[in-house]
Amino acid sequence: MTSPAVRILLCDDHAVVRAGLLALLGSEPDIEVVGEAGSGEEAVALAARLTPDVVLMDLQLGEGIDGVEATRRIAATGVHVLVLTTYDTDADITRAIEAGATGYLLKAERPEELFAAIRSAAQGRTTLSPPVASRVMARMRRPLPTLTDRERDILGQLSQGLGNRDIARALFISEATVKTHLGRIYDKLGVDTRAGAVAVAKEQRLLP
Amino acid sequence: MTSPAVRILLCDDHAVVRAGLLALLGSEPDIEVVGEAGSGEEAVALAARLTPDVVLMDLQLGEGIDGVEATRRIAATGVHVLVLTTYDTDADITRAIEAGATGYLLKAERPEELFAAIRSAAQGRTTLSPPVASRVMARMRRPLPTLTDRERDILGQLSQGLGNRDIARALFISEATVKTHLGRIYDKLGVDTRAGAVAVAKEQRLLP
DNA sequence: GGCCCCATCAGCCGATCGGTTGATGCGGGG
DNA sequence: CCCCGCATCAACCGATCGGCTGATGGGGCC
Repeated sequence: MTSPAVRILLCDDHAVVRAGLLALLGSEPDIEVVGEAGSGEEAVALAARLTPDVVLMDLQLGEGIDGVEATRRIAATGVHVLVLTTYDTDADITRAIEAGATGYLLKAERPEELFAAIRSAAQGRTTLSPPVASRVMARMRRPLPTLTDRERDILGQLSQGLGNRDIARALFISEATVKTHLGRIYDKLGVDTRAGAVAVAKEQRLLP
Repeated sequence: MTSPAVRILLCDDHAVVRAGLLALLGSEPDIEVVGEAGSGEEAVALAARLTPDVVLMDLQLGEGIDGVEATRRIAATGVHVLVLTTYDTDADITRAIEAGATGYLLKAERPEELFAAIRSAAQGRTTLSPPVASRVMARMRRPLPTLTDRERDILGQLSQGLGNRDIARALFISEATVKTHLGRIYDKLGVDTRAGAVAVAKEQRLLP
């Protein structure tokens, strides 16, 4: 006997991308798209109602909750979420994985890889795009500095262009504390100026 | 008699997006996709060979020349280029228009808008997505500060986290000159610190 | 209870930055 | 030819930053 088709729910805010996935997946007999969502909220609701085998989730969703939050909620219900997104920064990958994603694919991936990843995800097996896998391995080998929550707060204020005094006031701490945090942030990001820190923060998408 | 179908060339580095456009445009009898390109170089070559009525061009193309450069080369041959991209920052819009784009659409746009824009572009008429049109109008009303080439150089170095002395050395000018440029950059970007300048630069995609 | 991470704060000092004023030279447009 | 935008440079000064050493206290974890 043949196993039933893998049931898929799409979530992407771009109609063009949804149409593309629909078209590509339509050519695969063992994959069936059972629903489409254009927002995170919609995806969470549809996932609960349709209980698909796999949700294909974009991380950037425009309005409303983002892909990470949607992934968290859907994964919590036991449904497999396969992230399909454009960026492969450490921060995005880390957030998606800790939110419970089953796999992480890049949109630049060849369609065949996508099909394979979907079949894997349906069985709970993990698939990572090669560049993503590389980053994960690198991270394991040399545990890249992870910013603490407080450090992210500081970095956020810094990215507004604020001086130490203003950051201190905004976060209700002393200037000395701000300087201490900044020093550690520089260390972790491998820079030695505030401008450099902001550059890395934006580049690596460390801030929302 | 009915006019012949509008002949389209797609250019996007993501197979998923190309498939999506192919699927969406396939439902329109008066629109025919005559070619697909996954890189800027490919698009330029195919445009020359196929002479389509409209090229649908993404601005972010990964490897090789970017969408702006591809647009410039294709538009120079008299072929209409309709930019279809994700971002609507002033810098991207400006660059695309000055490269000769006939229109500027966002991927988040509804498919019907896309069809209409393609038909317009085929006749050389301009179509802009509403958010894009708004920005263009706003820019006309209050001519947003445009950075000079040199100021962009300085900003680029600043975004590497360099100090004034290093910037001066890198660009073979004096520290005093760097400071002068920085002052003007702050004014134009509406900030008063280097960190703020870098933040705006990254946010607005002012740098490559 | 000890250990470690995190967050908090202090004081010091040299280096850097940001603002200001003013000046020169070059090129294009009217 | 004159004006203006652009790039270049100088000198000055107060404010800020970055690096340093060192200290305190709260939570987990074993």
